[in-house]
Amino acid sequence: MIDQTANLLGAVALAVSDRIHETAREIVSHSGETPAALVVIGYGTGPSNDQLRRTLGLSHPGTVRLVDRLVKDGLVERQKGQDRRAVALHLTPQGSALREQLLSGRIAAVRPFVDALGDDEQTALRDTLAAMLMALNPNDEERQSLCRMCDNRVCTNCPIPAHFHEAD
Amino acid sequence: MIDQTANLLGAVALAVSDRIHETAREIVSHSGETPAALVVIGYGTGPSNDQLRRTLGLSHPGTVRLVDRLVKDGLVERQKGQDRRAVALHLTPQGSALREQLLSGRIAAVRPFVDALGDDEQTALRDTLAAMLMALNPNDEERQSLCRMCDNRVCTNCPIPAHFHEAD
DNA sequence: GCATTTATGTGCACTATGCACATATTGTCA
DNA sequence: TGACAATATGTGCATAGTGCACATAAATGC
Repeated sequence: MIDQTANLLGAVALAVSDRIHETAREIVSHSGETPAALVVIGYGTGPSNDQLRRTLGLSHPGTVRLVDRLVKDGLVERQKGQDRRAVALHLTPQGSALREQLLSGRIAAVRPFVDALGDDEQTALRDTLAAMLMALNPNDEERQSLCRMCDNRVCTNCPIPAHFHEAD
Repeated sequence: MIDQTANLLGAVALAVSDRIHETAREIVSHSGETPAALVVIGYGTGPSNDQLRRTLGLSHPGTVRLVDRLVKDGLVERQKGQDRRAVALHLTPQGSALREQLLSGRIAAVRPFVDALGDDEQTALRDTLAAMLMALNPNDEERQSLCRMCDNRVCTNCPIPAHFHEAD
């Protein structure tokens, strides 16, 4: 029974991912982790190359080249970080605008799946999804990777425990 | 409320997809649509290059090269189709063995998500996932694309309406 | 102060893929 | 029946995204 449910979850995850990627592809002219990079940088914390690398799960050179592309497209600026070696990545206004489109497009791509359900079923699904995410019990790095495409305009009360609040 | 649920569904889909890809990557030494190709060819219908192309959503040359790789690795054989131009793709024993590993790995990658839930919640989730898939109401081509990673050893009663049965 | 660690950037290569084109087989229709 | 369109595959070339090995600059720790 678990495996049957797991198979269906895999199928739905594939379908949802496909649609999110298609949508992202129509908005930014790059594929791979580039859309996620725009979302992550757009959180506004001015991440370094290395932080971005960890969140996206790429190699260091891959991340540098990814940022090169975004800078070349006028979407990202390399600003000075706290260190004189570190870089702080920030979106340009155009990058910000594109990020908005990305997030809207992503939600629009997923919405039909949820829309097919009745109200009660939607509520139950939301709670179930939250339970699954909580069960992952990610550390900060895993959490940021998990949320690397999340819409912070929508996700006002993320169910995933935020370890980094404990550090405050 | 819909959007909040959609966001969570997007996050879970990303997490599940990530884990499936990681697992597949450890089993076959190729990425992209290669694992899906093994699963699809392994259904045993002897698909042509063109049918495979449609299911995987690749270009024609991309599919030819993908099959080249699989043939070179000894996982797939190009046999004669009904036409003298068409090719019928079949797995070799090694390809079949690898496909089994792929499917097992995929289920194992997804299982923890389902395992985190109680029995009733699992049942409800299964029905909800089935409802979402049914609502997609795909045609045959879309359906095969949707199920291109599905485990036919587990998915005994696929909820998606099979249009091609009507043609029988 | 000098070795180690951290952070970034570069040269080179490779994988997966697409476009334009070529070829072979099949179907169609006058 | 013969020409022309449609179908199916394969190839040359190019590109995007990424990783490995290496180089460099800045900070950190005895």
